Amino acid sequence: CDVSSLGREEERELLAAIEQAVAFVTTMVFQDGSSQLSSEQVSTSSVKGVVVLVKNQADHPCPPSHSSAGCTWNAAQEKDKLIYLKTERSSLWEQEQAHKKHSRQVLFQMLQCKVPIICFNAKDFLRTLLQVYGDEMSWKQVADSILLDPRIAAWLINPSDTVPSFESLMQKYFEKPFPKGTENTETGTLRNASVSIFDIFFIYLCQYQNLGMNLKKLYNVTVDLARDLKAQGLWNLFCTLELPLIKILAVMETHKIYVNKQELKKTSEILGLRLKELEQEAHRVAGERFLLTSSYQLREVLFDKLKLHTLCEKLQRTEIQQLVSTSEVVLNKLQDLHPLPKIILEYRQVHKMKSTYVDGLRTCMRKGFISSTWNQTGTVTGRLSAKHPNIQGISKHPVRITKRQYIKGKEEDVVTISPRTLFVSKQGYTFLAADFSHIELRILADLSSEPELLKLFQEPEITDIFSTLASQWKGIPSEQVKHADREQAKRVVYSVVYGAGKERLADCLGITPLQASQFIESFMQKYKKVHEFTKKTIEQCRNKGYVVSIMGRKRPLANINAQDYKLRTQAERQAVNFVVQGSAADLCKMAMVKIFASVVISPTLTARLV
DNA sequence: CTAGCGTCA
DNA sequence: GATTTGACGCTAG
Repeated sequence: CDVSSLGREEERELLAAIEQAVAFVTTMVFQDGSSQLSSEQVSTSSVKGVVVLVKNQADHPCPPSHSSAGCTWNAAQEKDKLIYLKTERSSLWEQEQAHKKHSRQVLFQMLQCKVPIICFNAKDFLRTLLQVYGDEMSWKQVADSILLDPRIAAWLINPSDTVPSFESLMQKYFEKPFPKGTENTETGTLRNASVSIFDIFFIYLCQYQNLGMNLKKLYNVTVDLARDLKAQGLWNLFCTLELPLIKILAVMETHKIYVNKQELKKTSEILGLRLKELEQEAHRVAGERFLLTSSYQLREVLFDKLKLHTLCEKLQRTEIQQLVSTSEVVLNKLQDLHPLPKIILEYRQVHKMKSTYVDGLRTCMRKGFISSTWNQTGTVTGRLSAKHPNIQGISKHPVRITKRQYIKGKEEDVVTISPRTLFVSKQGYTFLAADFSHIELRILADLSSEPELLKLFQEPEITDIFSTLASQWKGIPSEQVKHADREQAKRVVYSVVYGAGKERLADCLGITPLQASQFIESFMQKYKKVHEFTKKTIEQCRNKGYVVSIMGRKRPLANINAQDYKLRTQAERQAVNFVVQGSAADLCKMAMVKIFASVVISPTLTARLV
C-alpha cells in the first residue's frame, strides 16, 4: 500500500504490523523511476521514496530459494506487506506534509524495532534518511538499528567479487539471469484500497520494475548468504564488524568537512604560475615546445632527440610496449646528464598537487565543504576506500614552491603548500588524527612471533621504528635520520616482507640487484621467523585454497597452485600480504566500531568520525 | 612487495 | 567524438 493514502485505522494496523515484523527489505526509488535494484548505475536523480517489504511471517529460516525465481508477488496469499513511503520534500501542500509525517513515523519505527533492515547498499539508504529527516532524526538515534546488506555479505564470501549490482548478485546466486519484470505484481492491498493519485507511481513501480518480487528475492538471497557466512565462519566478522560499520560510514558521509576556499583559490593560482615557469624552462632546455604531461612526447625528447638513454645503462621499461620509461626512478638517474629531467620531476610534483589536491578538491566541493563517499566493498583486503575526494590519499607532505614576485621589488619567495591544511575544522571542534603506528609490522611481529621484531616494539624509548631501522641499516645516528631515509627503510621492510624480488628492490632503492639480494638475505637472517611465517602462510594457502586474517576474513587465491610461475608467485605474495593487511583492516575497523559506540552512549563525548 | 584513487593521453 | 585502457604518481601498510 501507499502510506500516503491510508486512513487513520489502516495506519494503526500498519504500525502494528511493523512491530511484529521479522524483517524489512527496503530499496530507495528515484525520481526517474529507477531504484537501488536497477542495474543502471545509481542515478544522479534525487530520491523520491522508499519501498519496504515488511516480512511478517516466520515461514523461513530457509526456503528453497532456487524455486522462488519464478514465483509472483501476492500479498493476499502471504501475510507480508509491501509499502511505499514518500520521502521527497518538494511539496508545500499541506496534505503532503501530513503524509511525510506518516512516512517518517513508519521509517522511524522500523529503525527502532531491532529487526534487520535488509537493503542492497544499505549505507546509501541510511545516509539518505539522515539527510532527509536530519532535522527530526539525529545520527545517534539510528545507532542501534540493524542494517543488513547482502552486497557486503557476498563480498565477505569472496572479496574479489565487488558485486556491482543487484542483478549481478542475483545471477551469482541463482546461476541464471533472472526474468525481466513482465509479470503482474498487483497486490491485494491495492485492490481493496481506493486508488488515489499517490498510488499511481507505486503501481508503476510494482508492475514495471517488479519491485515487490525483487525485494522478496533479495530477502531469499540474504537468507542464503547468511547461511553461507555461517558455514564459512564469517558470520561473527559480518555481525560484529562489517554490519555496525554500515551505520558508521553512513553517519560519516553526512558530516561536512569545511574547506578554506580563499586559500584553495590562492594556492591554485600559485601552482598555476609555477607550472607555466617550469613549462617555459623545459621548452628552453629541450630546444622545442612539447606537452610536458605527455609521457610519449617526453620520451621522444629525452631519448630520440637527446639520446640520454645511451649514456645510462639498464633503464626501466614500460610493461606492455617495452618502451624506455619516463618514471620517477628513470628521471632520477638522468638528472645529472641534462637539466630537463629535474624540471620534469618538479613539474609532475606541482602538477599533481594542483590537479588532484587543489583543483580536484574544488570539484568535490559544494557550498564550501566536502564529504567523501566510502566504499566498504572496494578492496580485496578488507580496507576501506574513499572517493570524491579520496581523503585517504591526500598528500601528507608539503611541497616547496619558489614563486617569483614582481611586486615591491622582492625577487623570490618560497612558499610551502600542505594539502591537509586546506581543511578547516568546524567551530568548536579540532581535527584529531587517530592512527595505529606501524600496525602491519606489529601484526607481522605477532603472527610470526619473531623475537627480534617483538623486542623492537617492547623498547619504550623507540618512537619510530622505521627511523630506528634506518639508522641501524645505514649506520648513522638516529638524530641524523632524514625523512627520506625513514621512507626508504619503510619501503624496504615491506618489500622484503611481501616477497620482493631483487630486481624490484634494486629499482626501488636505486642500487644493483646484487646489493639488493644481499639486503634481502641479511633481512631474512635477522628475522628468521618472518620467513617461516611467510612459508607457513603460503603452505596453508596451497592446502586450503584461501588465507585467513586475525578476525577470520578470507581471501581465496585460485592461482596458488597454478603451473604458471608468474601467476603462482604473485598469488603467494598476495597470500602473505592479505593475512597482514587484512588483519590490520580488521583492527582498524574494530577501533572505529568501538569509538563510535563510546561516542554514541556517552553524554559528554562530542567527537565525530569524519 | 600489496592494496587503493585521480589524472592524462 | 565519446569511452575505455595503460602509465604514472600519490596514498596506506
